[in-house]
Amino acid sequence: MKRFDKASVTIKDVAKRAGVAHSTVSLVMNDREHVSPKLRERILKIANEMGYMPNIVARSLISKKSATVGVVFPENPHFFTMTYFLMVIDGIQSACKKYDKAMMFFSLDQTKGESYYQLSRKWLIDLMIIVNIDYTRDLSKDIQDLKDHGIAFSFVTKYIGKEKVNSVCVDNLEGVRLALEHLIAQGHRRIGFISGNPNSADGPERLNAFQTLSKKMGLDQDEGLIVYGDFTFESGEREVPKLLGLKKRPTAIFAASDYMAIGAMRAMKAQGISIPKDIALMGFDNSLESAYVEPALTTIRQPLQEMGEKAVDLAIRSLNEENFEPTTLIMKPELLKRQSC
Amino acid sequence: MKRFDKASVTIKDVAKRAGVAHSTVSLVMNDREHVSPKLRERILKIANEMGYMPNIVARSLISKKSATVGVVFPENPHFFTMTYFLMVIDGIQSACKKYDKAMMFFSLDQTKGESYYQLSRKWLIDLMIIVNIDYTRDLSKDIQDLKDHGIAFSFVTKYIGKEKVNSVCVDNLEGVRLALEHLIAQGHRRIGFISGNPNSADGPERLNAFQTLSKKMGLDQDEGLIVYGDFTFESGEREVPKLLGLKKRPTAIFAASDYMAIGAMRAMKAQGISIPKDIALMGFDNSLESAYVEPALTTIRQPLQEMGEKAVDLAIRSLNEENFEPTTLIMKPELLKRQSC
DNA sequence: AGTAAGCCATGAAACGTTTCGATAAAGCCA
DNA sequence: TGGCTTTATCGAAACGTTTCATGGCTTACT
Repeated sequence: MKRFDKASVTIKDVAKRAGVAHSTVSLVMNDREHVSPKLRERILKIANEMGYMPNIVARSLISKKSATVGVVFPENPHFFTMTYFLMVIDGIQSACKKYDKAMMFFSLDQTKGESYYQLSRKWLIDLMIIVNIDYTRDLSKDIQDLKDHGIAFSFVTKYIGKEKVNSVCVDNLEGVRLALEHLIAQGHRRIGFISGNPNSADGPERLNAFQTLSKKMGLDQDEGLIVYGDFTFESGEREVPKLLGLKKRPTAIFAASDYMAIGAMRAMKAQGISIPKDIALMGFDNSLESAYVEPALTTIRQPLQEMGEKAVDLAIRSLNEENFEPTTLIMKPELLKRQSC
Repeated sequence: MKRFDKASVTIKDVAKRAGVAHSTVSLVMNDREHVSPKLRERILKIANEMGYMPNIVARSLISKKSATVGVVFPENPHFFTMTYFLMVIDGIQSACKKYDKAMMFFSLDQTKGESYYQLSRKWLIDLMIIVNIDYTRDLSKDIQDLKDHGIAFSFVTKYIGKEKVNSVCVDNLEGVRLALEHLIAQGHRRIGFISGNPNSADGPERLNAFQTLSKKMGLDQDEGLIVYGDFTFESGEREVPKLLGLKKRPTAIFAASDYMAIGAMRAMKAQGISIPKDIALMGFDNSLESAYVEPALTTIRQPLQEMGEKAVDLAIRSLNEENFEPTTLIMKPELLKRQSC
């Protein structure tokens, strides 16, 4: 097996060439005081000439601090093709750039018994963003471990356990309100709802919001108006026929995710139903695809990129500020009026 | 600034508890020979009890080999929302999992004068996947550096310099052929072409293929039938009016990327042109969005996920096999018939 | 001129591993 | 049983950094 062969230039090489101790070079490279300006200048010049680059791995070994943000995502073979996550990651990526950190991706293989903390230790990561949508597994122990060892972390999408942790989520009640108000303004009183993954944080919250608000706003109350999906395209396609088959059909359908809405759209088109003429359709998320479907999907925008960014911000703050209290950031959603309503 | 506070268990802790030298524990953890079965067993048990996890950073410091695949992508603020790249990354991710490597993302800030090699050194990365679509900058020096230092790397999307390097690309000539044959079979003889980014590898290659084949296949030859975009949505939207404004309009339009095709689609719809009735439209790539637009876009599929995977495979092989010759893999594209033709 | 106070620069120790030469123990053969 | 080989374990050195206590040299003040 090959190795790096041409020796690479280290701090010692620079020191030797400059005729100083390597610790001095270190001080210079880290912009610390107690080095005379002229010497600093000279060392900088030499380092530059020799193409010196600090070895971040060695650095983090000793400082026990990495320059890496670990992004842990659910174990989904095609995670990267789900644009919902992508937009979050896009935000994380911007933040990493801002803080001059590198980004490392992990899908936790829990079958191997790896815990979040072990992961952080293995890679000397002191900053973790946990992108989670499934709380089937209890994370209390993981969270305790992370806290005990001073690893900073934030959840993207609300953490639903009772511990106080950093998390960034969207105001689902407000989102559902925006959606329903829009539909009501267009005269709809009978609205079907396709609910999301019951093991997620957002799924039950949106369902709950729908139930509460639809009562409060005087919409038709009817068990059959709620069907249960899991946020995926397929579940939307699968569940919408139940709504269409009701004796009294809803005049509008609100899906708790864009993917489900798009799935529903396909199923409805297949039945020759015209959107929005026959039935209005509304999504939630503003996934990339929602703008491209026909008719373009009216939806509730979550500021996903911003959420990713803020998650990093929170984690950084809890690492740097001595008494930072774990914070939950609830972002405001926004109604995107397009053609499907 | 906080640090990891609860001491984490190291190889030495395990050694002490087991009453052996830490080097022995190291042998056990790495499954090396020369340790008696019973001792090995005992150490393994203790390590497990104590929750020992190797510190990969320390490991790579000494072995000078990282367990990380560095993915370098173009400096694009919203890289992660471009599904084209995403699918490639999805493939890389699968491969990483296969080889038990972590994935690290970089967008090279060349303004800071960072070179690919320096990047690899900084992070002790010995495996790099370069996802590149813009050869405005000459990469010869970078490549030489990487080679000199024994860093393995592959390009995704052809490398257009003269050095022999690992690269994975698609057979553009074949892709264009498939597209044109399909259009011709439907009776089209006057086909407009929206070309892609001239600084990429694929852009000129597809243009060239179009020019050659359209002549060979007896299509209308007319300067005005070719317009020049840069692969983006906006450029498609911007350029297609030039085709529509020709005295003799094309009956079909072939865009060198799906994004451009979708942009063109929007512009055409705005003019009340019906697709495919008035004009047929064809894309290239099979981006995620192409299946969702209306009408769904007929396109040439590049096996992007597979390409990402193969890129990692190649890099791994050139790291492990003593005399591995840099290889270019040319993947077969595929015609996806949908509704736009 | 003598001394206290800064400032610069240094060398050694440490971080958690792997590697390698040395040593001790065990096994083998005659 | 003596000598030789093999195997099991150990200890020290190394990887490229940062950190920190130490001390020499200036400078400034009395």
